[in-house]
Amino acid sequence: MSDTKIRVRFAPSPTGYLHIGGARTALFNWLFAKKTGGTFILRIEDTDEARSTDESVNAIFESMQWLGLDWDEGPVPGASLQEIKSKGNYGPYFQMQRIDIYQKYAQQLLKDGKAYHCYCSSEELEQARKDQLENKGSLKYSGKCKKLSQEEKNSFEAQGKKPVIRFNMPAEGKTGFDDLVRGRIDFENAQLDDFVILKASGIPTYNFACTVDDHLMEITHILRGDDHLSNTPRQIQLYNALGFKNIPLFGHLSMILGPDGARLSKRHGATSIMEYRQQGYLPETIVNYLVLLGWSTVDSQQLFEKEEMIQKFSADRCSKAAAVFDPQKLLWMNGEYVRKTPVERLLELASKSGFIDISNDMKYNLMKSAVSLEQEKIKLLTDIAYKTEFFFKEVVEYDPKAVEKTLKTPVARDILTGIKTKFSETQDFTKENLEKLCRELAIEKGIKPGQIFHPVRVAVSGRTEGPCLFGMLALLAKERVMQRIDYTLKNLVQ
RNA sequence: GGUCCCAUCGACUAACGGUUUAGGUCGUAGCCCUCUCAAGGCUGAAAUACGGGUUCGAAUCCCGUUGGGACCA
Repeated sequence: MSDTKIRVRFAPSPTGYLHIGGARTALFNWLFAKKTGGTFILRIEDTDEARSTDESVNAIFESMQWLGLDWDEGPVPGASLQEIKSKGNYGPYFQMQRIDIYQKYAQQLLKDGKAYHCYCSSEELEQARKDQLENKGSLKYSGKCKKLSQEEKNSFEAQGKKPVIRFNMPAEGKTGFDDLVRGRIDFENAQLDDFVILKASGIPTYNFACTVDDHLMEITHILRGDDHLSNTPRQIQLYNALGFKNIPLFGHLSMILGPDGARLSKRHGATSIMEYRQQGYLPETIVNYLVLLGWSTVDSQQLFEKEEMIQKFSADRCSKAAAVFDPQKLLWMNGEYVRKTPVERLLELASKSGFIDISNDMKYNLMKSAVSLEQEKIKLLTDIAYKTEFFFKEVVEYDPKAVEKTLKTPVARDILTGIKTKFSETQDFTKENLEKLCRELAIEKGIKPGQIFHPVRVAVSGRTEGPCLFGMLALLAKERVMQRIDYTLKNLVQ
């Protein structure tokens, strides 16, 4: 294997947004490619005509780009989808652009006696399934149409029936493979039925299109969710029947579940990647959290730089058990990333998502300073607007509870008057000097510094919680601070 | 119903037969730091699903049971 270049793919169906599970699969493939110097391919499996939408294709592009999961081969977004699909070199990555290829291979199987036409109606199949259920058998196709004579076929055709093409599964023996994460897995061929490879419409089914494409795209490793585990022997059988050599190595990743142990779904809250962006998560957080869902290092390292993640990743350290998605840990991790991300980038991301307005230099500079003061308290980018609001507003909104607690006291007037005097007498509005002045006043009044700090904080910000008081005063600057203290003395204290 | 997969604190996981009084992280409880809120530091509670084997020794290997999941749909 070492002399062959590694090629992996992520092959989503565009039947909805890119969700947590899909993103995790994409990430693991991406990591595997990066780590091995291989190629990461994006392929759009849009053969479910009824449910596939262009909107979903765009959502997949957008989500993967946001996460930084760049692909080496595949459709190139940017142009309109129409354009992407019609271009010869990009079209190959949409399965609906490749229908003739699948049909050709289906014909080959037909010719080799490895597939056959089936004229059974869905009603007949439904009935057969019911009977099997009653007889406690497995639900598999009877193989009835395998033995159809040419006259019978002609008669069906004469009735206007369109056949599907079924794969002729060997009845004997086993199909097995060495799973990259689970080890040896074997299936009895007798348990695998003659599944449909080409629908009456001429459109291939998932297993068939996937197998043909993986072969033609020279995929070497397939990392996918373990919901595909039972598809794998079918695909291996197809490889053999089609005469495809170099069957890829398969690795089946465990599922991601919601807190109640059921497969992660809409009712557990946000499942789409873009929702997390809207909620104010950083892409680095999502990537880091996702890699921990089903993979770990020997020392259970939690936080990874991207390069480090690539370097340490390995498929054989993927876990076999399903993982429950934990929003609390995700939130914690976002706080970690917010704290270590440069403020400039925080502002850029928040602004792009429309969480903040930094449309001119003045706003930008003030926001930058404000976010620096608040950075360690920010968990989500969506927190920024509220946390920095009072720096921007002309008129402060005073929290009634805060006013009640710290301003409606017998001493508040005296303290704020004292502070007003001290502040008005100085031109040195640095945080060091401001702190010195506050502490001086405390000594003069014979009270604890905290008794000064709290009313001043509420007077200038309207809140009891917030950043370091002196950094806040310095940033607000003398004029605003004096203004707000005046307002407070006039309207809020006893 | 059949087949396949899985099973360590509430959650993510480590320990790939002996270094284990089962480690780390989130969450949670308490304490410390502190102008508030955070952040940080320290300490605690908290798990090998169950039953049989194999072995001097089992979370780890085997079998069964139970439970969960996936696929057939």
